Amino acid sequence: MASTSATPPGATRPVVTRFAPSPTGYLHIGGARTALFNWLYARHHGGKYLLRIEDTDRARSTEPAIAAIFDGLDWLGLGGDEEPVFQFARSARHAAVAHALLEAGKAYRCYLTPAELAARREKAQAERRPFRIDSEWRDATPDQWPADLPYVVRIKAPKTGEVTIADAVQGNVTVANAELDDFVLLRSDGTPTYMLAVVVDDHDMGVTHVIRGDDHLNNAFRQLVIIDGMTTIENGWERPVYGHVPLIHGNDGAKLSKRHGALGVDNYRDELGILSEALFNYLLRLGWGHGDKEEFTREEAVALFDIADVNKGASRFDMKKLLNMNGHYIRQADDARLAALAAARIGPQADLALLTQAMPVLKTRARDMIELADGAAFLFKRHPLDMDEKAAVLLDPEARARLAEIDARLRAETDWTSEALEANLKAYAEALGLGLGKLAQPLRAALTGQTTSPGIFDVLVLLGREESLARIAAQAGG
RNA sequence: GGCCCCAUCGUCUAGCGGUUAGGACGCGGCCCUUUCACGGCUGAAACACGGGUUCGAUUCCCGUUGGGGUCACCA
Repeated sequence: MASTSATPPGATRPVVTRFAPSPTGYLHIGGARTALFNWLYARHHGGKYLLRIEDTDRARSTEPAIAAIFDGLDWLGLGGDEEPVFQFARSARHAAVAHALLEAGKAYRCYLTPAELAARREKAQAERRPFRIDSEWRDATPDQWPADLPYVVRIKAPKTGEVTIADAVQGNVTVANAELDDFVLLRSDGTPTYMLAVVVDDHDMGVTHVIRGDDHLNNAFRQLVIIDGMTTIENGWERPVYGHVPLIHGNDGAKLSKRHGALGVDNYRDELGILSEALFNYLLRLGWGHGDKEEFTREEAVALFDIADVNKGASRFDMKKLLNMNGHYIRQADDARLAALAAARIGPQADLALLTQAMPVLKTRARDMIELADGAAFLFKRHPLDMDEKAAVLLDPEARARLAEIDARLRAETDWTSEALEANLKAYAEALGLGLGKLAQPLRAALTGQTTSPGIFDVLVLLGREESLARIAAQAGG
């Protein structure tokens, strides 16, 4: 059995994970899964799971996006264990770290202009050789610094040797230091870059396990340079354990994006009618599995999840499977809860008590809340009913004549229960020498205006004697 | 293009040297049945390729191919 202590084997500190979205848009499916894995890992080890909003891109970060992210996270039950940290608010500390690095000679002022850099980049590209920033300012002494010119602060990345990361998901990954260049820590306006901010925040928040998307794997090597640089400057700096989880791909195998019609988590709830436990389970099973088990409660997931079991390859998002799983959870869900959810979609005419009562026969017929609400709509129609096309066809003169007879028989029926109603109509069908279907379909049309619905006797009971007879009478003829 | 990563049915996955390669979604058939569903049974469907290592490779190693990610004073 897996360890559940707060300090996993090999680690020296209790587990702290974090989910750190940048609020430039909604909480997307990939982000939600990253949050889920962080949450699960922390819970499994009895550790903490933190939230950080990476809002350093002032132009693209928005309040609505922040709200949408928290909303989506809460809906999935993945809220943080502490108040969220806002990265932008911490820029002074980020800058302080950069200056410490600068003073220690582990970073330098670089006066290369964006234009110059662009020119060099272009030249390298033209000569078809890889471009690597090689700043002549790396070893400049203070007396060589031009006065009053803007500069960025760059880290002094090692030029030789190699680094290996023991990634919890990907295994050992090695990169030659020659591949790393002197990336920017502080922009020319003095603001910190993402690369600096993440490292400083993760350290300050006490993050022990950085579980994030695969697209950050290359960044990890750069971030290590900062961490390693700080270990001799400030106490308590150590490398976190990294776990880079593969991205979720769309149907075409490319990184999921708006192009695939990728939606925010709130859209899965609102527009697609997905239940949060279904999305939770689906996301869990995307890139992770545990034997033949398909269905997991939160508790089971916490107990069984291990970051090391996460697959290394990307997986594709499959709406069909999500829908199937959603249908599954709808069938398991509490009737009153489903009724409330459906009522919100149906409108003011919805009757909560009736919906709840109808739920057992309604919920086996829906894969999402839209279908559920649609399936329940007939309950609240006013007669005379609007007939859909196929239903109208069923109501030919012969059918209407029989409806009149059915109307008479049901009016005489004293026991308005499914069993009695069934016995009654079966007797009539038998007398006519017809299958029950011949009677049931026109009756269904009269009762619901549709050709599909829950069992016809359930419909009769749900609608009640008075409403049923009124609907039948409205279509009866002959 | 450089660097990094990945590779079991169409899709999500189980497998961790010896299995009739298992499950789920989707698809086909059958059963149940008043419709539509649900449910049950069942069928088709995979180890990318080539070399090694080994008594034996889906499993370990190398290469090829294919796919993906990343290469900013964005995050």
